[in-house]
Amino acid sequence: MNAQRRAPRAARRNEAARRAILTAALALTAQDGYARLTIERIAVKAGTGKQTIYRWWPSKGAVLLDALLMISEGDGDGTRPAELPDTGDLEADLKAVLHATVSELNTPEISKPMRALALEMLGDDVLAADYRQRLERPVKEMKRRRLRRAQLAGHLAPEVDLDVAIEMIWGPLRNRWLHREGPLTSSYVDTVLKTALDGMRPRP
Amino acid sequence: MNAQRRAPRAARRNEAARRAILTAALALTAQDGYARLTIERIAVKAGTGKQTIYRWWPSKGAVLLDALLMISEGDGDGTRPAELPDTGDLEADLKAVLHATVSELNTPEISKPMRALALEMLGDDVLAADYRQRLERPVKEMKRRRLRRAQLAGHLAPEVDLDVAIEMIWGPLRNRWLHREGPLTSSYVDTVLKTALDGMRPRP
Amino acid sequence: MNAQRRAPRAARRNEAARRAILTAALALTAQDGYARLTIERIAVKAGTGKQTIYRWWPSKGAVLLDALLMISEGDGDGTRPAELPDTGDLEADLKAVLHATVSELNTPEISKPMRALALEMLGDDVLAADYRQRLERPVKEMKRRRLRRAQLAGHLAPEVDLDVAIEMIWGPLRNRWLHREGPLTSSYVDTVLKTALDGMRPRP
Amino acid sequence: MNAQRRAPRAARRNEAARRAILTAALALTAQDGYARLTIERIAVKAGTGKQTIYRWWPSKGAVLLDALLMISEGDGDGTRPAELPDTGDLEADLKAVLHATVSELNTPEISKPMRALALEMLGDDVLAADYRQRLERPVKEMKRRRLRRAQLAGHLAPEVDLDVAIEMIWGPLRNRWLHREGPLTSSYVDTVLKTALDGMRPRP
DNA sequence: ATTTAAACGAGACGGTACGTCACGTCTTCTG
DNA sequence: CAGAAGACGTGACGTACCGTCTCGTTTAAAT
Repeated sequence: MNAQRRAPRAARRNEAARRAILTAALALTAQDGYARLTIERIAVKAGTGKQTIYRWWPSKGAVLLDALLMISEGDGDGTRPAELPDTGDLEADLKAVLHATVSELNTPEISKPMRALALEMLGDDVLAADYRQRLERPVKEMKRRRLRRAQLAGHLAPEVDLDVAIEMIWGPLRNRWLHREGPLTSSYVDTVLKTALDGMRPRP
Repeated sequence: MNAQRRAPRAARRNEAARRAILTAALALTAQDGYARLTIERIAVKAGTGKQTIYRWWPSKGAVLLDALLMISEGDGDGTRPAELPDTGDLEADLKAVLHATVSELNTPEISKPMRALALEMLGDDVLAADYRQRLERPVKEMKRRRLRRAQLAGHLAPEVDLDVAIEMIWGPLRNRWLHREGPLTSSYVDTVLKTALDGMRPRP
Repeated sequence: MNAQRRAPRAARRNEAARRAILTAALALTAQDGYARLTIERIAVKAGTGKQTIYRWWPSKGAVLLDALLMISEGDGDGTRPAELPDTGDLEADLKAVLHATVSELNTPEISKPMRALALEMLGDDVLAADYRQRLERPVKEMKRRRLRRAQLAGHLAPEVDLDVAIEMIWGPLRNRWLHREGPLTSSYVDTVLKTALDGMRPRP
Repeated sequence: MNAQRRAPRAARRNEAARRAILTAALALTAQDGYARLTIERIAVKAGTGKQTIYRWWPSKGAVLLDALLMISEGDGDGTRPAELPDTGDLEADLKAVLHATVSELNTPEISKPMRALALEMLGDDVLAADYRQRLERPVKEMKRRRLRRAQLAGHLAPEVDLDVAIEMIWGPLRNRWLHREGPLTSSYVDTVLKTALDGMRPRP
């Protein structure tokens, strides 16, 4: 199948070196900040040659993307959660999800490389597309499915555009985090969530 | 203010060199992209020495910030518009403002250096603070004043947090632009605006 | 001799690969010059793995040495001529030999790899010793035998040091060639030969 | 004058850095051998940036050439000896000169970088031409003048080609040194000199 | 109307990192 | 099981810019 077609080159890949590189990239970003992250430093820290990095990744940003994927796949049992919670109470469910995200974004080991990746994507369309494909899209579809169910259950007005709804609910949090426009607190996301949902409830 | 602190030294400052540098920075960013913008290239293009740039600006980003200020001050008669339109129809007024912004963000000569500046600010807090002080704050207060008037006129629910409202109305546009998540169209901002305002109208 | 030392391993040696490597080395040296000759390019051109080269030769220079031996053994019937001509006329005989050498040195396919080998030997004593053993020594002894016979026949003064004589006759040609100090012509070697022999004839 | 026309660029040159680079190149060549001489090592040892070397020299070989010129100009009072000795006894004079050269070539600090330069010249025609212009030519003309005077004084046959004579006298020494074909001793050059001169004396 | 001190253009300098090349070794798969 | 294929750690390459530092040379102020 198609995995086999790709195999000839990737088969030879040294998995230990791959993990060492991703781990080193995360550690250096967390330690010294992204500005001081260098291919050479990653290589030294990982105990590999620079060429091994250039062979498999087109840029620092691509390394970070893989590193973050490694983290998220390492969570739990190796599979990604497939659905947002659905207890029937939309606001409570989203609150729980948002609080978890707030907590994650307040964790420097995750937040720092994520911001670095976001920064890099702003200037690298290929990387951004890759990110959307591999990390953002599945998450977004999960969100869309949850909102669709709410819509069918009559908790959201039928005319609401779900993509806009997602932007309204999650966008402010991302902005605050990315642009450091204020502290990331549970009460902030609660306010945003309430305001957003209020605008999308079915009209009587 | 900033200008006053360094006024004694600035007395000798060569205004022609200053403009040449800002113009060169904009031109190079528009031409080759921000990634290829360097102090040396700005200096060569502007026909100045590197030291003249280092003397007056702490970083590339600061040059861009001044360059964008130069553009925005060059508009009209040299003074910034102090207020958003207020015809009494909030949605119509905001629609007009948002359409103007969409048009501006679809102009590469403005959009490219602006995105570059946004990128630079993500990694440079001093620059970000300076930006907020000099460009963002006055604009945000303008928005806040307009929404406050709408609230007093009973077009917005009194309990709405105006900062959250601003985020709801302008945030999605900024996100779409900054992260290139989709085309910037009038209809998109119209949809966002309608959804946002629906959630903030006074309850009967 | 050398072959006997490594015979045990050589039993398995792939002769086709050996010839492909030597031929590739010569071709690449003639084409692109010695400076651009690398083990990797030889391997690619020869269609072998790099390891096959490293297994059998200690250096690029050693490959070239074998390649030149392959050429010289390929001449005629596979055996090397054992003696310089001896018609009784020393000057005429040497002239013939020197003219043949001049012609060979004006042939780029031979001259370029030979110069490369000479260059490599300057910085590699082991290679130089190997070269002297396998290529230079037999040739030099041939020359010495011819001059010895001339001495016995009374065409050279008995007190002449034959090694010095060889240096006087063949040295200038080698220098001119190796250091590109001038064109390699028959008349040049004729002049050198005449001057040298004049100094070595028996005194009356 | 013309020195001033060239001056604009060279005037700014940092003489201390130049000397540090040449000294470092000599020291490293003497210590570790030419094979381990690297632009990066020269820069580190000299305490300069690599670019300072690349700015002023096109290659390692060119650095060595300047380094050797620095040595030879450093001898005595800063001027190069203009003539070989001429006591009227050609053989004695040349013997003295050759013995001095033998002594020099047995000094590793001089001999090692000189051999390295010779090696480099074999593969770099521009460098070789520069070498001939700046080091070899003046020396060769000195030799030619001495032999010419000997010819006029009747110590050399009038029909002798002086360039060939130079090659006969000095060539064997250079060869032995360059190709390490034997020990460099006074008696060797004496033998060569005697043989060569014997062939060039006026015929009765 | 001179002086004089700064800002200026030019660009050399010590550095850091880049992305590439080739080295010589090691590993995997294939004929 | 030798050999092709090529990944790997290593180290040097030559280049691009960094930010600092002289150099003369304007140039505008305070004499």
